Amino acid sequence: MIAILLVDDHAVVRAGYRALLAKQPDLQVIAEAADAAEAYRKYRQQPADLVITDISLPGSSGLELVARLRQLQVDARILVFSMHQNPLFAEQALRAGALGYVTKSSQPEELLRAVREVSAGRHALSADIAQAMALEMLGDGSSALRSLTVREFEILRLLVAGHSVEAIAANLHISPKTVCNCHYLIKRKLGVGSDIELTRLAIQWQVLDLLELAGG
Amino acid sequence: MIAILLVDDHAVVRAGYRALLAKQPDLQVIAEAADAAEAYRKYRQQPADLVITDISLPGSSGLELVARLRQLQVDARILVFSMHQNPLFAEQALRAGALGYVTKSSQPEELLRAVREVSAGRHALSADIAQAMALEMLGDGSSALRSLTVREFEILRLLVAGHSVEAIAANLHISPKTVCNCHYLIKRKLGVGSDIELTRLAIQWQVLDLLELAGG
DNA sequence: GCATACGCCGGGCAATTTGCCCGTATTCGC
DNA sequence: GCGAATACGGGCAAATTGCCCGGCGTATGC
Repeated sequence: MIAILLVDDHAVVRAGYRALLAKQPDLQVIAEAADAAEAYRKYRQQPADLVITDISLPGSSGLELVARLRQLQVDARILVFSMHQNPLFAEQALRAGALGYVTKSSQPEELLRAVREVSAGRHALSADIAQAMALEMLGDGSSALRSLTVREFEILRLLVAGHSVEAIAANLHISPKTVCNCHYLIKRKLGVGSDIELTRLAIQWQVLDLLELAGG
Repeated sequence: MIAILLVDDHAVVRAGYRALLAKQPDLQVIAEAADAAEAYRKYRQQPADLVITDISLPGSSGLELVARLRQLQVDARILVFSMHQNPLFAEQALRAGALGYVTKSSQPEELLRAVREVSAGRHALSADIAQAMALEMLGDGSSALRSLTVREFEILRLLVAGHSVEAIAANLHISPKTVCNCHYLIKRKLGVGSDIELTRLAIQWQVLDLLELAGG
């Protein structure tokens, strides 16, 4: 019998999990929480074998919850169940110590499979995420970013921050032409054809900054 | 007795609705659908009094579903139940003909209240969305975005999605020059000087999410 | 029914920017 | 000292942009 702690801020979604898991004889939802703090409390009251958590929670994120639980040397296996198909999220979750990552687009069977895999101590990724991560590994992805020199990275940052070529040149005390050339080299190294793609790539790679941007 | 058609692509979430709605004596879920096409079919088989739908569906979006149902002079009231707190989504949904918009962060009671309000033919917004829309009205926030015409918005979406001017022209069957002009007008209306700022603005306003759903 | 406005479409043209080449200067490891 | 890598920037043709224009079709208002 696998004891499960459910963490998700949407009550309706929790109801969905419960309805799904309740049908399985070997699974039992022993507690629920709507945020990370409540999750800690519930876990201390009654440790679970498996914690299923969303990433986006009010207050501190699900990733922090994962890291905290791991840090506390907790025995529970952790499965992240998120709506984000972005492989970077999955990577972050796994690095933080989760064993599995399943998107909400997955079929219920896929979730159940992941639940059992993870409680057995094995990794589990939903098919879409596994594929996305694999492709990311292939595509020169973040390695391309690493191919940028320090200067190029600096200029990329300033560009994406919205500064004009002239402003950057003035700021760095170099010729606008140099900035322009650098801009061109960056785009070539990263394999993008337009500033728009460049911006999206840069934002995507700096997930933290992305949240800052998106937040306000 | 209110007959309800549930539309959401996440089986687990549907299970949640069902569990919640089943407890109410005056509500009855008579059918479910995982995408817009299935929703049409189910509706034709058995018309419902109320359609509850998510916005992000595979294939054509929930917004299109709403618009289509309205266009068909269907009697059903429509309630959109989405995870997006972005007031622009709510605005689009209401413009498309939905009577209510409730976020998934809402308490179940709030959803139930909205269900009853909407089936009575009245509008219903969850508190967070109503507040967000009100604030948006005040701050000039995305009012600039609203000043874009439909065509401009479409082109903005395609641009930010990473398509080239030529590709967009081919896609829309118009001259590259028109796309270029439109691009220029968009930047002027939004008050940005570069594609980079444009992209960041669009991402911040979740333009992509907004119509990623709608189209492509 | 008419006038006005507005959105869509695209031509035109100058000015700017880009794409891509090149050479030089400086640093760093060996 | 030497090779390699990097920072810097000139040059030039080609492409793009910025900004104007007018022609249509269709709402909107009187």
